[in-house]
Amino acid sequence: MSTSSRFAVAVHVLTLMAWADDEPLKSEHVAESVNTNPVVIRRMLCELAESKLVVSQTGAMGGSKLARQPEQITLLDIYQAVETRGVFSLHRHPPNRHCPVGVNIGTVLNEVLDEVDSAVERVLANITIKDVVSRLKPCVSTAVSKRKPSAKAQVLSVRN
Amino acid sequence: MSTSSRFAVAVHVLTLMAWADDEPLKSEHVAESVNTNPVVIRRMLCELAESKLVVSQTGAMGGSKLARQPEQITLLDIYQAVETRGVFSLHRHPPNRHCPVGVNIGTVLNEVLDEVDSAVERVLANITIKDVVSRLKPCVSTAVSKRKPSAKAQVLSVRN
DNA sequence: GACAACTGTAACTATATTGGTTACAGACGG
DNA sequence: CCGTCTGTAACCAATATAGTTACAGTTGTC
Repeated sequence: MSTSSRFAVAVHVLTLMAWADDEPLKSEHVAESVNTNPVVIRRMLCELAESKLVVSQTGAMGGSKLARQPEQITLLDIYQAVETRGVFSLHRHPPNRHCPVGVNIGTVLNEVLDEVDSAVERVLANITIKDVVSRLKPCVSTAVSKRKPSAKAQVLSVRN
Repeated sequence: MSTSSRFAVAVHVLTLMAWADDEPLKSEHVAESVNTNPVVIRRMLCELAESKLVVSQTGAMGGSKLARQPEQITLLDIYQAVETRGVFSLHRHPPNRHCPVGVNIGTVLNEVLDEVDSAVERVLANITIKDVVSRLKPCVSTAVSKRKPSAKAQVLSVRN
């Protein structure tokens, strides 16, 4: 298949922003959490901004934050923002039009692939960023329960 | 995402064999219908043979045919035979373990991706190669209704 | 047994997509 | 104005799939 990590990274990024609770995050800090280059993050933030999922501020003290409340952003929104193609692709080159199977297999396959895509979308539409944060917290609360710094301070003090 | 066409090609190949009705097909003829190189087909046939979906015969008058009846081969069987990874991947490099989000996002994402994979598999498990052939026939019957050569003859006389 | 027709498979190249990096123009706050 | 950010172009690296050539081995047929 050769899937990309774009969806996983995008969910990670938006989860960080939900965690930071309206405080704009710098691409450099996000990149440290994701463990990649700030430009990779900024590229993705541009796509997410085009889909109206985040808003960014240039200049000093700038950064990016969620454009809506975490409960109003579904994983389907994110999926559609960063993944261009469906789950599967058809043939690289069109099949032989002179073969009774080749000439029509594309039509049947497209129907099947649409069913698959719909199933994926139904799952993703039912999970919000708020849900992801909720499912994250049980793990985190035990991990950081000794001292109790604010969530925001945790995110902003990330270091490798 | 960067999906591959492996699944589409594999379905095409097995559909050809169901269409040919137990007559062994040569990789060269299959390649003509799929519009690719015979070696690409033979590579895929090896994978399908390992998964016990086809059987091949070397030597003169050899070829490949289905190992089971078309109604006993689901698209899930094919998917699992040719697609190694799931629909999505996690981060290329593991996230920052010192970030409260980074350290646990993988766990949550894996749960989500498992849900997605399950949904895909449920769809594919309910479609057989026989179903694909059935959905193909209405299109074909109109396309070749002038003369009525046998289905087998059609497949075996494919030319570009 | 010789031969022609096949598959199986190695080795290589081509192509495409994603991810990583450097560099820099432009926006913005103080 | 100056330091701190984003936006973006341009390039390279890494990976996966597809395509190609070549050839060893198997099998039916004469």
